[in-house]
Amino acid sequence: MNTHTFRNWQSVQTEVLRRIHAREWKPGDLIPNEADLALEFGCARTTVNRALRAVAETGALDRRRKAGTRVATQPVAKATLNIAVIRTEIEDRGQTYSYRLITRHDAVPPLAISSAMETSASRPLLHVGALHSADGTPYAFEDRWIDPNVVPAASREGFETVSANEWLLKHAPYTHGEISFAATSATQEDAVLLQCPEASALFTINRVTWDGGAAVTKVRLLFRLGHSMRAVL
Amino acid sequence: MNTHTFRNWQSVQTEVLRRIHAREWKPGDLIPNEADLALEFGCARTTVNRALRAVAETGALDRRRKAGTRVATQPVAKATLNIAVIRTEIEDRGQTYSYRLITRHDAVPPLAISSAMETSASRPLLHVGALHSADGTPYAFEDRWIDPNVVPAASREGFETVSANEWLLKHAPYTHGEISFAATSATQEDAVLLQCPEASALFTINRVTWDGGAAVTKVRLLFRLGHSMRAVL
DNA sequence: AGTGTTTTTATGTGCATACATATTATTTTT
DNA sequence: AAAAATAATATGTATGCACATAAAAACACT
Repeated sequence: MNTHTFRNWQSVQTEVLRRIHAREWKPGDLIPNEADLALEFGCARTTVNRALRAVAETGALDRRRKAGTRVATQPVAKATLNIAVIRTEIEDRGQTYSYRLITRHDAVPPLAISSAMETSASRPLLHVGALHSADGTPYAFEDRWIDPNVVPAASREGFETVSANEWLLKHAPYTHGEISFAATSATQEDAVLLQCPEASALFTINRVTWDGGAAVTKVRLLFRLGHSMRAVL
Repeated sequence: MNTHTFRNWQSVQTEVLRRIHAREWKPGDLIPNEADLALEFGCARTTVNRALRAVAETGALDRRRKAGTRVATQPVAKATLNIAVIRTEIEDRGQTYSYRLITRHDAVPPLAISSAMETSASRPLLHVGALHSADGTPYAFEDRWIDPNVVPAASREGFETVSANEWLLKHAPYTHGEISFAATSATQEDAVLLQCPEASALFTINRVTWDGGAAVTKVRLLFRLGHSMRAVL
């Protein structure tokens, strides 16, 4: 019998994870309710609740009102990716960051862009292309469309010294967004910019950010050959 | 003056996000302390704490004891990826899942594998190769190494009908792991298996999972051309 | 049997209070 | 002036209690 009491929610969490891990509570099992666990652990129900909520957030437990708490059968691994500004991403690795604006002009976007941003197909948007380098080597190419109606200040910004990647974070707040990761083949143009062989496999991020109902910007980031994103589980 | 009171932590969270978004609290600003906010919002400090903790988890606020809470200067976007079992990933999209074991044998792994798994360079591990398909079309190739010392049951499992991807989740718990995403070029072998042109850009996941101090398994997943992972911000 | 209503129950949350803890600011001591 | 001890303060968390809410289970009624 366990005479030890669990005073804080972290220790309760540890014990819960241990039981799941040790298969004392098997996948699919209904675990005791909060009140019972509180009694067993010698702490308040609030404390058990805090611990179970934390474990549920990691995906190891499924909780539903009245139905109770059960061990997840398909423990979906959740990886949290931190997507930083490219400059800090490079600088944090101790490399020297440099930036070069390639193109900046107003243009009617391709249909794929205007439909993703839900803008009129005929209205021009601000198009910015720029290269981010680490220690002088091309690191990522940024291909971005900005809606000047949503971010009027962007029309007055040249993006010659500060990247849109960074400028927007400071000047254009967003409420939500979507991001997707894929592998794409380098076009001839991409290859020249990133100084890599044509048809190289490039890690690609596509992101659209929204401010309420209007799209702020859509960006496609092409990373140099060999780039990878890491996360812990 | 705001006469409205905020009864629950979600509404407090919404208001806090609104203020950050509306630049009433600018990046870097120190925001009022919990007690003052509780007074202003007409709720308990506990409620404000819950809301601020939630916002801090998204990265929009930085909190430190005694130092107070301030608006993050570099709001690092955090995207949470749900990495499910491949079978459910396919079935959730309404497609038919099929699985085919390609190879399964014990072998001394390449140095890259044994060093990543921190196993002896000369000790054989279980090597499994398998193909996951959606509606009969190749979807992902799984190239996996399993340490039989850590998962003895794996040696007795044929992986002919159930993938290691799925079997391990059920039979081999892990405490933590690392995952990385990259783009790789399809080798001739990859191209044959995934029925794609050679040198295609393939989305790749590398994952190592640990049970305490010992590596359970290391897997490389090659996804078919065009595959992408999505997340919301 | 089928349908709608009520009860029951486990989780979800709010609150007042108390104390813990990290960190800064201040004071005292060397 | 530098170092060490001390106080002050904002967040972090534990607790008992109350009530809210979702959903299952039981029940009533047709």
